[in-house]
Amino acid sequence: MLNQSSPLDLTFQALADPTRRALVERLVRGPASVSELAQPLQMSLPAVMQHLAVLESSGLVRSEKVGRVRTCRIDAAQLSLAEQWINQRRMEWVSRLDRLGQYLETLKDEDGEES
Amino acid sequence: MLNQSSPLDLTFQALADPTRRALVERLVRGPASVSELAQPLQMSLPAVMQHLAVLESSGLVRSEKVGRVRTCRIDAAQLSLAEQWINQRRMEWVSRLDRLGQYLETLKDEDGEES
DNA sequence: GCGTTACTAAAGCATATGCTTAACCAATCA
DNA sequence: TGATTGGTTAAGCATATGCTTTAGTAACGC
Repeated sequence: MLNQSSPLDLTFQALADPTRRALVERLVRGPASVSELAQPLQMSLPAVMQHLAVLESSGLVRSEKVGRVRTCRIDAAQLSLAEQWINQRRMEWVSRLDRLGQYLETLKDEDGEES
Repeated sequence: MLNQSSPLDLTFQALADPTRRALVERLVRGPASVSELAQPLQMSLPAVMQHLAVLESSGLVRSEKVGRVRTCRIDAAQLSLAEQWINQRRMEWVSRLDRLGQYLETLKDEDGEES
């Protein structure tokens, strides 16, 4: 719990909250200001800002302020990072099942030869 | 924070911890007992069990006890669920960029006609 | 300038999380 | 049967998280 979190920690943590996923779902359809993002959500503006801070520190969202409005947009590269980690695990799992299946086939063949 | 978390909440939350991702990385290579899983980790057995409980409540891991040994294995379907959520968002983002690109093309064409 | 808009900063609070240690139980094994 | 192995339960503790309210500040719009 010593705050030395990896990018992957921060990204999955960011995605673990429904409000933050809703923010991401909104932002993939295009950039938006803080108050635009807050408008459909049932919570105070500071709460939304704190969620945005989490998203930003994970790298999923970037933002810049022009005048008094801060415009937020997603960074798809970070989304891919999380997706890739999961995909690689699933691939390993599938390839293990394949090897297991092949092994079982050889057992069956040997069995056939024996009978 | 009222504990009414969706499967997606629980899955991303489970993946947000490096110890739990290490457990998943181990389990995609095949089933293992609790103490096998704990052995390479630098923490007490109860701590590992608590991580396994989080993984299990998210659906990423299932386990069954035979005699006195509990065998854990991953459930790849739950991995896919998380992957799909991210993938869908990335797809939306890409398709928006495509539409934006096409729009900019039409602007360029109109500009060409005007000159 | 003066009010409004858009955001920010700070504090406080309830609950959640990630560990620990100590004690315990139930299946093996000698 | 008595010791060991493999796992479990419970309690306690420090820190993190997800809000809130209150009180700002800075940029418009008139």
